Amino acid sequence: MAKAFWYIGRWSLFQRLGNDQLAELEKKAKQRAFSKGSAIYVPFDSSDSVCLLAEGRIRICSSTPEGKLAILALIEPGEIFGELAVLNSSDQEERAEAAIASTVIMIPGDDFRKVMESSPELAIGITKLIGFRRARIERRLRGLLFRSNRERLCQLLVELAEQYGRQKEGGVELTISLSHQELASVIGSTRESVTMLLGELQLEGLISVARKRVLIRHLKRLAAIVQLPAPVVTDVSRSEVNAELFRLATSTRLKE
Amino acid sequence: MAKAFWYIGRWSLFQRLGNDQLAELEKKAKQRAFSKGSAIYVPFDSSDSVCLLAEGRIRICSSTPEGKLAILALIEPGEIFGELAVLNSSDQEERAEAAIASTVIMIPGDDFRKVMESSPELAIGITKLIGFRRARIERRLRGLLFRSNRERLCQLLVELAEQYGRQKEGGVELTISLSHQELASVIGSTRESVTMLLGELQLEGLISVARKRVLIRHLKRLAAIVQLPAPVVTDVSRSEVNAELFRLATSTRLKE
DNA sequence: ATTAATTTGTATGCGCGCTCACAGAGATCA
DNA sequence: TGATCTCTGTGAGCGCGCATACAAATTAAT
Repeated sequence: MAKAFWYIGRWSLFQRLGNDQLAELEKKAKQRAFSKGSAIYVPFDSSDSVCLLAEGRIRICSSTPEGKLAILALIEPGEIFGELAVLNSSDQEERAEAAIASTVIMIPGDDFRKVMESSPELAIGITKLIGFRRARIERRLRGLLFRSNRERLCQLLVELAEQYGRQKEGGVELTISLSHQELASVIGSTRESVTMLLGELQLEGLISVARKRVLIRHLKRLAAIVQLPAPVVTDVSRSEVNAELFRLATSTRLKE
Repeated sequence: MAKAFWYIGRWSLFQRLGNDQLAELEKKAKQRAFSKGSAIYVPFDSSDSVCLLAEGRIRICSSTPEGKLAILALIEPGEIFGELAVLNSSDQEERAEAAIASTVIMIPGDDFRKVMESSPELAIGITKLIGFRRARIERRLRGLLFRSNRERLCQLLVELAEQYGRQKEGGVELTISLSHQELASVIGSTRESVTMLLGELQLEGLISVARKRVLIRHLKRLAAIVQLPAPVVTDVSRSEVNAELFRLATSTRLKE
């Protein structure tokens, strides 16, 4: 209930704005295309723009000096990212890169702040967005502190199910395809360990794995391993709903 | 520069309010005393109050089913905590407990939100606070993902120096006393490992340890280990400044 | 269709860090 | 001052997960 509101609220932030304010934002906003692997922003970047993903997929990550990649978040179409830029406190410490070819709408921080000041709804919306993501990060932090690789992987699968899960006959299908390497980068493990663990979980009948595809057969049992409530999953994933709503909203607007 | 602003901003949030609004808040606020070890709030708690620590020390933590304690943050006098309560989205997932005997000023979320609506400064301040803490948590998450126990401990010491460090002749003294067990709970390790690592760091001349006391002899070298800039430390710690300013502010107000 | 690049599977050794167990040292309170 | 409790130091054993190495299976590119 409260959760669902959040997911929609993310992009509908902009919908609640008046037409004049929207026009103001759109005038300032710049749409840019990024090819696979290219960076949207990097650490110690002074370009303080709030970003909205129109198409593609973005990875928020930071790489260790030894060359390991830590994925902090994945952004799907219709989602906002780089929102900490509105607090001009930022040296952005992280890096955003296009996981696949993507187009991004970028709004300079100054302009965004200006509109925010005249629109309490937007201000509150941003606050909630930041707070929501903070709660999510805290959950991940807790999950990392004292958990084994296996538990971390289970927790990740449950979280992915919540966001990308689609109910099918055989179980919950993840509408996102991630390589073992990417999974490892999210939970701070290695590719080989993930391969092994996925194999084990499959043997135990908890999941089925195909190439870059995961089908969760017993979401409840998986969630129980990490003492989490099993998320509610419908026959269409949150991520898909969000993206579709976003496309509808923007296409009608762009026609005008 | 931007950092310093943040630290003050935390408590001075309330100072920027008009007298009538402050009076409104104070009428609704309730001051409560907590004995050592008692809980201010617990997971799945519906008591959505924003809390301000007047005296003592609070631990934000969550305990694993195996009984291990994970410390997510430490709160000092003059600091706000439980601020996610203002986004009534919350099931609070964490637990706040008094590390020592403490007194807390609690403001019901509804009242807080009401004042926030009529005070953009407060709203912006809270947003920045939440954002600032989110940035801090993200840094910790990065630090946990691919780092050894030793590196995690070094990172923690650097962070503690930033907040609790006081410049002395021999080095930077931490104005907070934490047991090895507590340090371990922050970095997700064990008491024994921390004991060993502190001993090693001492042998290497990086720090000096006494009972519950740490003196950092070479902050820059310590920071270099975890590729962090060495924080600026004066002869009085941020935490002390904050607490003192807070006491001044409240004492004058309470006299009226 | 062939080549190149990416993804996945598997096995071996080894080291970090956890568990368990115990002892001394320092606090705290009667 | 003695008793109890908390904090710190140290060692032995061991298992998880990493590093490394190699090969097969898919996909992408030309």
